[in-house]
Amino acid sequence: MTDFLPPIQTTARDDAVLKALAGFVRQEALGPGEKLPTERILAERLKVSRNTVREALTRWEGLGLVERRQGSGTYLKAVVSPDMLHMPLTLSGGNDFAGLMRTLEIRRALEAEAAALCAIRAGKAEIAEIERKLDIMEDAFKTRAGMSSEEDWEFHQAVYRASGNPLFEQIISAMHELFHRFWEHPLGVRDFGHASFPYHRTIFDRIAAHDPEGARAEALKLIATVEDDLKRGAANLKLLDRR
Amino acid sequence: MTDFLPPIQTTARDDAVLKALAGFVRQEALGPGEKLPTERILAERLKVSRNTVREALTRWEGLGLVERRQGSGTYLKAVVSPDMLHMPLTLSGGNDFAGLMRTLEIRRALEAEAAALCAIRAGKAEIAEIERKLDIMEDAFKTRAGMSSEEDWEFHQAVYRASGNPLFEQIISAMHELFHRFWEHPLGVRDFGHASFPYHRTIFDRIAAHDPEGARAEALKLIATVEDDLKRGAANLKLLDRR
DNA sequence: GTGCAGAGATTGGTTGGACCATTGAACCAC
DNA sequence: GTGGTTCAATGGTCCAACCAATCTCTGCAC
Repeated sequence: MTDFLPPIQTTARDDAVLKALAGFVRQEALGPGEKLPTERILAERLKVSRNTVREALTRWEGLGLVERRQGSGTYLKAVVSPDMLHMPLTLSGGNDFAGLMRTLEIRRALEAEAAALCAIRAGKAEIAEIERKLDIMEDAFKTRAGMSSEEDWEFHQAVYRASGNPLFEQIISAMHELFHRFWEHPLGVRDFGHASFPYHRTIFDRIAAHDPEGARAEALKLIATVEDDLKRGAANLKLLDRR
Repeated sequence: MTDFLPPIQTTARDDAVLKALAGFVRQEALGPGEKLPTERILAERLKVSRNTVREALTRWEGLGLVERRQGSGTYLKAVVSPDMLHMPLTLSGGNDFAGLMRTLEIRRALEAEAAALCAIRAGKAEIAEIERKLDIMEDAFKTRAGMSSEEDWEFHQAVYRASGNPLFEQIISAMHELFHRFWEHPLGVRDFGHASFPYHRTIFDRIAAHDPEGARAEALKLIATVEDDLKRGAANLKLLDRR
């Protein structure tokens, strides 16, 4: 019943182009930031129309693998390999308060798990790297009176990387991007993120001590402060709406 | 420093087309399975080239929002709204054992959180629906001697839906799809999933009792059995490789 | 009337060629 | 050096045509 024959693919020019391109990138060992051949050259080499090449590249662009700059060229944005799997997610209505809270629920689950895994798996090098980011962040926090969102984010990314599972970084990064696209200065809360500051070091301490459940608990506390900030911000907005 | 000027957007034909199309879908109240206007008609109405329309539709196709059938037409595959946000994830090398384990780590985090939230938020109607799916699954399990993966999945989906956060279903569904695309009969383990069977009811019991931490604990046990099956399957594969 | 084969229309897929808009580098005047 | 100019390269858009799969409708055989 379920073992139906997959439909034969009589035409799949786009996919063939992408497959060839992925192979090319692999062979040439191209990394992020490097330039791909021009559309015209690709079309000529692959013996397909430039239009077909463009549709294929449009797919990759939509997946965030590639960036096209008119007048300049097409550049890799991420590592690509022939055995990639794609998982496009679309969330409708994410740009309101409820949507933000929903992304935070996901982040809470993943952040806690990543911290726990990190405490289990991080080696000396990874722990040193995390501590470095933490120091930078704390410096920035003191110097710039609390404005350290960039350094804050780098700390978290270091944790995700040390979890040994790149999916954590990918998923949370995507949400982080959404978060910031619509809420540059989140909800008018000036000291947004202040409350979460101390938990960065407590998380690090638990990771360094290889204490997964401790790390998980501290991560949950951190997310709780962010949720709190968000709710306060939402309250602010409601006040503004009433004026 | 951080408040740099964002680059102005001088041209964005594709996006404009997609925006217009999203508006059209909304106005016409089109749902999944329904047919969109022809590419030629869209090109004419929007006063753009058919080529531009195609690039825009290629984007949507890559995002899984739309399906194009040659000779037939273009059909909606999911609900689209003008305020969608896209989050394409790409995992390289996901079709091996390590890749599967990585997706399971994500699923463990999300499954536990979803079960906990479900225990908090599920109303009577949601609980009844989950129990219905559970009964169906248990019936199928007994009748077909353990083959109940489809009904199993529906049970989990009901839990995700009752969590009040559609992101859980979206993310886990995407992973579930990857899981099954490459492992129709996972790793040759015949009774794959048998061990997880009893935990479905224990999860339901904790949800029905509005016991979030209990539900979380049972969900974790369930995922643990799946990981176990996977490891056993990997061991099988290694034996096969050695022959 | 029923059922089916086949012609024709419809629709997405592909091609080739043309032109526009932006970019970046080479060049030049000051 | 600085600042403009020119010019070739490159992605973005457009057009017109044809191919390939699909759908629809007609008309014939029964």
